[in-house]
Amino acid sequence: MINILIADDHTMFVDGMESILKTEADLFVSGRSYDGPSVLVFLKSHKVDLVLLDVNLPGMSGIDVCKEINANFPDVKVLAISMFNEESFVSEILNHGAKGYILKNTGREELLKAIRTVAGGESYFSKDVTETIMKGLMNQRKASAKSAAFFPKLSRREKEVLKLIAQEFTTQEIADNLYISLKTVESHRSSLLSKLNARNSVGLVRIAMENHLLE
Amino acid sequence: MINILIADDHTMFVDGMESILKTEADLFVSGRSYDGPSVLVFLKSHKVDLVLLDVNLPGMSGIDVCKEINANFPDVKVLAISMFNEESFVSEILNHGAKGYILKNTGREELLKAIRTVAGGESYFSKDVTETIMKGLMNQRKASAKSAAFFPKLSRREKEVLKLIAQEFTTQEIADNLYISLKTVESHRSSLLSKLNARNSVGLVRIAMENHLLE
DNA sequence: ATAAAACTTCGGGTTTACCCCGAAAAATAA
DNA sequence: TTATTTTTCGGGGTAAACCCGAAGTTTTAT
Repeated sequence: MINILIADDHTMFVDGMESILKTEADLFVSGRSYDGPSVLVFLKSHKVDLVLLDVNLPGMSGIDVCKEINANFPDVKVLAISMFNEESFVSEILNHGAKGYILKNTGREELLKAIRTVAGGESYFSKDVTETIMKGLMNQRKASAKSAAFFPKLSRREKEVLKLIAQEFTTQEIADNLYISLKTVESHRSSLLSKLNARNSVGLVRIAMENHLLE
Repeated sequence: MINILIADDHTMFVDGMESILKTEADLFVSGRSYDGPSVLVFLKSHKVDLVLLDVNLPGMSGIDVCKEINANFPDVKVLAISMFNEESFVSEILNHGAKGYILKNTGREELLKAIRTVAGGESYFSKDVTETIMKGLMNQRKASAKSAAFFPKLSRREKEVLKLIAQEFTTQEIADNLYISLKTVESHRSSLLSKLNARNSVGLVRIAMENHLLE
């Protein structure tokens, strides 16, 4: 018997999925959650084998929920479900402990197969998702072979200044924020322009975003 | 007996909805479509009272499908279903003949009520949707500023200028490239700053990248 | 058809970013 | 310890970005 918690804010969707699972003898829907925090609350007091987790939950993102589940309930498997076959979504939630990822346009049979596979300890990805991951890996290698080797390392201060530039602060505002002189900030920006081979702040931010240097 | 056609590309969702409707004696699911054109094909050869139409269909948008249904099969009622409570979606599809609009986070009972109401010739909107419409009607002016803050539509010239800004070109270089005055480019940038609610070009590029507005 | 809104096009004037120069104390690496 | 990088700051200047306003055109709505 596999105890399942469905975490999705779309009631109609949850209703439908539950009526699919109800016909299976080895599957039992032990609860439903409509937001992130209540998932964690539910897990504290119920025995759950697998969480069907919507990636796009209100209040708390599915990624954060997944992270929390893995930290506090390592035995609970997570099967991520999403509307979107987005590379960023897929790779991010997989890096936070999800064992499978399927799309909402997945058919009944594949859904059941995915649930049983993940509950059994293995991973499951639908065909489309696999393709997306492959593309992501290819691009990653291409990007790392291309830029990571040539990417200069930035000092602590430079990173601080860069982040503030990306947040649209003026030089004076950055100076005030870091308690340093306007001229010092300009010096850091100048170093950044040189290191990142950019012509202006726009280039700095573009390069920073392309290399996930912010956040 | 109400004959229903479900038009949604999310198989799992359709499966679920069908199993909900199957339990009702007066409702009969006479078909399912996974894209816009097949809806129209199906209607030619089957008697359908109501179409449960996903607004976001692949290939042909739900709005266009709705328009075609009303033109060719005026007796067929349309109940629009969507993930998003977006004012633009709601008002647009209602202006093209849909008799009701509900969200995918609607519960089982409300779904059944909506189907029977629309099939009976009346209109039905879920509570959230009604609020959205009211807000839209109340602030007709602020509606543009509101949706503009979320996802503003940029003019052809503005997009051109934005792309060149993101490529680190100076205003003069952009002017030369587009064969317009430096002052005109600055005017476009100013419009962009206002529309995207940014303080400077760095913000423009950050927002553009976050929304995949470039390339 | 006519009014309203948006788009494209500019100019004048102010603020900010960027550049080149130089330099010294502090932290880090060799 | 010595050498290198980092962090700090200034003076002075140019080019670019940004703000305020405005007119003609096009598009949209009534």
